[in-house]
Amino acid sequence: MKVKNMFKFLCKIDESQTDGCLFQRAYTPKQQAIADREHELLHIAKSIVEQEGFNNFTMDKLTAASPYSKGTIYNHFSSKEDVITALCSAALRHEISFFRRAQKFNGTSRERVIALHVAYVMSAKVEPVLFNCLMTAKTPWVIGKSSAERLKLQADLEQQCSELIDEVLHGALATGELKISSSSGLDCVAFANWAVSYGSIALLSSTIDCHSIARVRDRNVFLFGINCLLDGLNWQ
Amino acid sequence: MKVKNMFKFLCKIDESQTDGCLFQRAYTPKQQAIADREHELLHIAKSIVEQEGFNNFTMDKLTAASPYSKGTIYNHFSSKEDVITALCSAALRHEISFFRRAQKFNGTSRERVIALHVAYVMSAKVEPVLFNCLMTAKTPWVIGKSSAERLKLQADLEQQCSELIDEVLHGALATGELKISSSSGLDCVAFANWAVSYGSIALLSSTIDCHSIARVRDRNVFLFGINCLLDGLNWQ
DNA sequence: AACTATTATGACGAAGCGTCACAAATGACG
DNA sequence: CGTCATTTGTGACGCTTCGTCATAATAGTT
Repeated sequence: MKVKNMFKFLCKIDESQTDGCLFQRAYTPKQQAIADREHELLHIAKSIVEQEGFNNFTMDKLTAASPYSKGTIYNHFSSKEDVITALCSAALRHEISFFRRAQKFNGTSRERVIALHVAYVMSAKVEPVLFNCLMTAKTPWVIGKSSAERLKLQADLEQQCSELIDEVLHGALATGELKISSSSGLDCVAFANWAVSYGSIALLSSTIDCHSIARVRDRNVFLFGINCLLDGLNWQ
Repeated sequence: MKVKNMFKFLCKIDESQTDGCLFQRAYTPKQQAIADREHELLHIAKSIVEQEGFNNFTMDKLTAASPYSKGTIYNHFSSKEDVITALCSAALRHEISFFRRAQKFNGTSRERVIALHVAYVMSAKVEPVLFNCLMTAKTPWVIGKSSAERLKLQADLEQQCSELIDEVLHGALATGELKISSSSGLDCVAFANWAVSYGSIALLSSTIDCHSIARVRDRNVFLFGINCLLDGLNWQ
């Protein structure tokens, strides 16, 4: 099955790219130390969230778990929410690295777009906490308390992401494997694809055990939805 | 256009059913007063969240805005999160009342399922705060701190919801307007539909202005995704 | 009226966020 | 080296919020 191939294909990323570079941002000569510390702090923050959940992440715990003091930490992050946004950027970098791989998948354009979806769901499975960050970081509350520069960075990463996806769609249009009615543009197609994947991941990863979700767990419901959508788009 | 009809059709609910009954739960003879007070408190809670955002909702503010004291409020809700879960139940009731209407829409089964989707997005638009509740209340943090009985109620409401949707799907199967391949059951179809709607609403209502979302705002991208999915399912 | 059972109150302890006056380190320069 | 200036680190502190509990008020019963 082709999905298995995609899986293997996408998994290589974990070998070639270490977790460490997820947080890096700048390479200033002597202030590299600052970037390193930020990286270190985010690593600790991530592990606290992993172990104790999002609610139980506190700046005091981050302080206690790190060799630095509160003031130093607040030199890096303007607030607790700013840490979340920083983790969010890490999540996006993680996601993008998967997307880059998927984009290079050999096969039809339809296979490539499915690879993108698989990459999306995989990045969410590999780093569930980071994906959760991406979901919660879009609330006005987190955005309002995050520093402007970090939000800018976040927007840039999101831009990269959507350009990456648009490229694949444009490729499909070029080869004629996908045809788009004039009324709904390529952006609608992109959005619909995003929505179905995002919705599936969000619903499946929700902790509540409502009947309609529980009954499709452990089934390949994710790919089913994608394929229906692509069929509906007449994607060859 | 048929969607306009659906809109009108679903809107009638706002006249026949007041906001007031959203929170009601029990009708014990003399302790009706308690139910009334809970209703009153939830109303205040909702308006605080509406005005000041989710982050700024505090029990102290709820106390100050209500004629009761902290202890009394904590007799109703085990924690701040329990209030959120209670709002969540109200949101589900709201949603269900829309679904009930949609289910009765006269037309083909495909129109009826689209009416369900429209009902979903409408309930989210009419009560954005309540819908937001539904999204945030599924985090382990909220669930962990909510009272068991309220979680039970929530599960019951979710059950109602999914039964309602299953009914429409069964109807479509009965008339032959929808055919389902044996491998993927009705539950997968239900989930895929849910995912695309949920994903669309969640992404569109996110406050961040990333490019790929901003470019489809004010367009009917919502129905586009639904229709693609239904086409892919070969729904007549 | 007297007594009990239920319900309401708000002061309080614990814990978290973010700040700021001060301490330490770094580095520039004689 | 020693001295001064600038940058960086520290953690105690003030403020807010959560949730509790001893006490006060109320309702109900005899």
